[in-house]
Amino acid sequence: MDIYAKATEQLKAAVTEAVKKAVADGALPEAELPEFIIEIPADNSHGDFATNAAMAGARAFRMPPFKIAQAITERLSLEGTLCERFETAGPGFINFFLSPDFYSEVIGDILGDPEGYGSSDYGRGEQVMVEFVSANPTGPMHMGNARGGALGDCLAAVLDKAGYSAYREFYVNDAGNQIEKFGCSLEARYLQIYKGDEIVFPEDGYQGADITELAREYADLYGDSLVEADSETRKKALVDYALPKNIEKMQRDMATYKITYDKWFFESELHKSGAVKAVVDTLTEKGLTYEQDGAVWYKNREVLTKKLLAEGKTQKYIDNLELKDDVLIRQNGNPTYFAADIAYHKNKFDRGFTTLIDIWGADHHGHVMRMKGAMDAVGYDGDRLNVVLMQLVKLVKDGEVVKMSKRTGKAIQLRDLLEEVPVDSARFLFNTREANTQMDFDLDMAVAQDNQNPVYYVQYAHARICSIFKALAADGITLRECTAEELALLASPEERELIRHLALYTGEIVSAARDYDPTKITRYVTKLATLFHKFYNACRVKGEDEGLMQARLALCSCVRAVIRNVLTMFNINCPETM
RNA sequence: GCGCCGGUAGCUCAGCUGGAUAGAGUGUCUGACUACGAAUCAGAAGGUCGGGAGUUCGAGUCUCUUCCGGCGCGCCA
Repeated sequence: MDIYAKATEQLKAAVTEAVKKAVADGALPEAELPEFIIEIPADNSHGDFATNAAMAGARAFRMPPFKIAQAITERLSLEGTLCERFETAGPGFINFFLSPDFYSEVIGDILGDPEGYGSSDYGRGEQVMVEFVSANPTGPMHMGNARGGALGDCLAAVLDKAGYSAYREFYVNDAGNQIEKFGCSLEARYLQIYKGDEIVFPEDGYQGADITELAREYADLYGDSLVEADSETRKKALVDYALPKNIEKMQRDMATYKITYDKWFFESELHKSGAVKAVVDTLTEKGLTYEQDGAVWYKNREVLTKKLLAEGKTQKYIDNLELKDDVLIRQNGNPTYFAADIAYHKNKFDRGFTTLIDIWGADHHGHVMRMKGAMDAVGYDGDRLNVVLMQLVKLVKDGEVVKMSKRTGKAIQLRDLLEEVPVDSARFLFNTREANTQMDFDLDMAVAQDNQNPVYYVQYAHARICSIFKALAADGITLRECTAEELALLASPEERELIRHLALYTGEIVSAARDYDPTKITRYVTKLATLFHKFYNACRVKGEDEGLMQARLALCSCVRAVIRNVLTMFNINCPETM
């Protein structure tokens, strides 16, 4: 257990004990013990921990909070805790102050296992699949994919550190309607090369310049052989050429972005193996499909109504949603994306993953409930599917929003972004805003290799520490093991605050894993760098008395270890000089 | 129309299961290198937490209502 959790539990137990004693002594009336919390006050003059026990108990004990606080504190013992004293304050808070043991223990923990620090068994080894990016292979990836990539990859890393077993997967939609459209678009561009404007480009086709380029490439390689072929043959030949090209491009881009997937899963496999058809049959066997207008429909309305009622939603709420059923097999015999997606998510569960995390663009949110319901319908627990919705990224350059549009071809693509912005910078910055808030990605800042850019601020702190070690090594000084007494010399406010923040790391990882929010960790490490820089300006290492110097060196070593720990986890460089 | 996500300092955003005087960064202004890296730090200024009502010891946080922005309600994915 991490030290903060330990300290909190100790205090909770001590307070509970004191309340019980007070009741036994008659200082407090007989009543059910109130729920109370131990928290870290925003203002550290209010102590390192505080409890609201006295105020929370005001109602139950029918006494003023400060009287209750008095009854508690008169019987409170900090024996065996990491705190050394307490006081009552404000409307009835009881504030606690950490003992030096806490501080030396934190340093010992980190130096004892710098790389393992922050890890826990919170996730109990659970197999979690994180599916992210999964961009359509019909065109280049865009800014949204860049954000999804950074979020998904770093979330998976956080999950691993929190004791889960995370698996990264990219779902390649290499089948279905959009591939059909892809083919029609390529066909039109190809024919336009030979026949010019007499060929009308399909209205719903992909208008990007990349399509024209792919058609041109094919023409350059194989000439006009397809002009006289029948349309199906022509489209197939063009798609067979272009699709692998696009997929390779995506794989290259993801590699450049330092994302390594455990698996690239192809939708076409689900069709080939019969899994899509099988899942439709399963739903039919359960009486959840019907035929209408020559298509096979899924009773989404029925399934979701049941699910929502079970969740306590009112019939009126559900009626307002105007739930609709969905087509699984079109009139033309082709399965829909939805049918394939049910098969895909079922397949994930079939493979043994017990929690599924999907990172989707917020424009897919209408799909979330349906998918969860469908998982219930095929026999899994839909609530084991968690969708992280990601809001739009607006690219800002020179203070102006750069509009992105996949179709006009004027969009900033992932590849363009990575040519301009260092990978470290992109991976970090996309993790500075929570997924469900719209984000302005400031290109000028991302490109800046200076203090505008938080990733350099953090890296600078690391490099600075390395410098200290080098400067001391030049004088023949290296870090040795410190005694508890020496570590107790780290008593300035800057040192103490820095150490307390170091101690929060494990809990922060757990919190990020629990909330599927890796952005907590970039904020954590930025704060760590801030506290280090403050310490650096307030305290010297070199030239101090040997004991204090060693203690401060140990602290520096801890900070360096944790920064390195975070950056390594997020696959971001951690340079010793800059 | 219905639903989902947002609305907190000039700008970009934090604020954990309700807690003490609402915080960072950036921008503006003023300071700090003869010292381990000034890519840093210290200080100042900057707020009707979109508006209104309610719940209670206590609301940025919970409930209701309303306004603004983004998105979704396809035999698209």
